[in-house]
Amino acid sequence: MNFQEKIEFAAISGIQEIYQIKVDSLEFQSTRKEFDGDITLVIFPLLRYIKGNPVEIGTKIGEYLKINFPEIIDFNVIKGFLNLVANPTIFLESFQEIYQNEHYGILNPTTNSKSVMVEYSSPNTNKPLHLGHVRNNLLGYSVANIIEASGKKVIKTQIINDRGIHICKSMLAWELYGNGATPKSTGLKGDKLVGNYYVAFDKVYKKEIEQLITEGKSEEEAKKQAPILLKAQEMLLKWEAGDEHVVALWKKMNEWVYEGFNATYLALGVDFHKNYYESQTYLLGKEVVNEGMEKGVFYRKEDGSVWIDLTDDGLDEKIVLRSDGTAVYMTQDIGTAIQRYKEFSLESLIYTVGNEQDYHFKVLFLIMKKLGYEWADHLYHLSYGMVDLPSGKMKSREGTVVDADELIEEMKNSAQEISEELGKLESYNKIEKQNLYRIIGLGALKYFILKVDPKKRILFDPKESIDFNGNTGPFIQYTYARIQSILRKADFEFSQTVENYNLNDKEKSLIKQLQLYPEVIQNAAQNLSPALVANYTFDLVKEYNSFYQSNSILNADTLTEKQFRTQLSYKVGTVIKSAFGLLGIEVPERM
RNA sequence: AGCUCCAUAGUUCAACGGAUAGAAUAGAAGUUUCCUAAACUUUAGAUUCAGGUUCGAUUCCUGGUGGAGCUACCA
Repeated sequence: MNFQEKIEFAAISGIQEIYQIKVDSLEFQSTRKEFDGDITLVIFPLLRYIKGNPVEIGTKIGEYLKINFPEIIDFNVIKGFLNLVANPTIFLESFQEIYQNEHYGILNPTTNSKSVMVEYSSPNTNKPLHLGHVRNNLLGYSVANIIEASGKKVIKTQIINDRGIHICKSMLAWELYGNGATPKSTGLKGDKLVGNYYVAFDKVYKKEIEQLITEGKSEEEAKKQAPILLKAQEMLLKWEAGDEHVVALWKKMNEWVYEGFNATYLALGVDFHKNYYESQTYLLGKEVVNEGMEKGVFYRKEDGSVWIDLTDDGLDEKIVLRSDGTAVYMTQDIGTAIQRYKEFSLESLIYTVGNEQDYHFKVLFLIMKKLGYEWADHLYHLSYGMVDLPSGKMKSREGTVVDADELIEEMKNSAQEISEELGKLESYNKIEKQNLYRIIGLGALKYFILKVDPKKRILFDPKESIDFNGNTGPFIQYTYARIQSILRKADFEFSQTVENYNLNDKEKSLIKQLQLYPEVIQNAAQNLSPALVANYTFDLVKEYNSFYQSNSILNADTLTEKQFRTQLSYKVGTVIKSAFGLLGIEVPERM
């Protein structure tokens, strides 16, 4: 039991003894800094069980606890808030427990437990990854880490959208205008090369539309009749028919893209246990639709297309099979979900996909439920906000995107500039320096994105560079580096248990902050929110820096002080490292 | 048009229905013979509007305003 649980337990016992009532939940909060005390009991909710004046009740409880429970040495009541002052010894005990736990805050999965599958990234293979994908990847990867740390088995996966009209557009433009260009011949990253032809396609397409409009067609007609689009559609049909030439081209260009993606994933530090490919899953789900029709979940319209009517659930009608019998996005997602539950023993399945698809997933989950899959209740859409530019939405076709690779490079360069200006790295060789710039640059980028609640949209202004001071990744990394510096210099044994130590306020606050870590992880796992971990770490570091500023550690007066403060620093360091690990951010030994 | 989401200091972010709404940055003023000043300390500055529920509302409900997204036989 940590100190908080001890106090809460005492308070609950006390109230039951005084009033002879059973209270299952009380409202506690940590006492605000401006008041005396460690834990605060809010009296108001108790008024439901106990009639009377909140202040009188609070005082009565406080007096009883002070007399009967050694954990509580004092109290005060302000309005309806009972502030309890804890016995200092339980802080020290609490810290000893934390200090000795090597994997503090991290739980191991119970054997034979089911897995949580986290899907993220899931790119189209016709263009490079941009900042929006970066947010997706960082979120998915971090949420997977956090869920794992909360004591679950995790399977990371992505479904690669490797087929469809989009890739045909790139393929067609490459055939028409590529002159046989390859990543090797151009020196371009494969995904960049393929992306260029996607843009090239769009340029021609737009021109053709304009031309058709001047010839008197409506915009809608023009969009459907542009020759280059018709060719792309023809190519898709050939692909579906297994045309040798088209399939070979498709394979070749996809390979280029995969190489490019893998380089970006490596740079970002994300990975997957299993990849699914849409080309292998797009036919899934059709049989399920037929079964569903027998059950009366779906119905067929006159033209042969199959629909589900969700108007009773406040939604629309949704198509699940085209009139020509082919599958749509929804059909495929139905099939893939079933396949995943067949393949793995899953406790839940989390889709990391932008909030523009909120509706799609609402419908998907509802369909699964209507089809009678009992696991439909354990499907979650980790819906995150768009990353917008000041000019609006990022659009690959129009070139208004922040490219992932370029952004990562820029971040490293900024880190280098700042580091060189500060000039603290004489002892590092070139390779060590480059690695450090990478750690810091990526740390700044990842923290910038992950500290924001996933649900909220992020406004990214390319003209304003991402900060390295204040509430940032490098700020936290810097604190870690300072702690490591202290540990390197500590020339005494500090690992033995310190007893009879008189904690000062800063030390006490730090212990309180450390103590929160396990519940922060559980909370973040529950809410699928790395932001909670990021904000916690920032608070911890702020607390530590304040402590560091006003307390000598290695130059403290007594050996006991030195030992305790070094232990405290060490543990803060390990928690920083652990928490940042959950965010996928590395920490440097010096900076 | 309908549906969904969002609105907090100049800016970027916090706040299980709880105390005087916290940080960071930009602004003002300080701290380095002492463990790394990418740090610390002090200071000024905000809940879109109108109602309602509640002992108590940034948080829940209704309405208005402003912004984003979705409403494809695309994925």
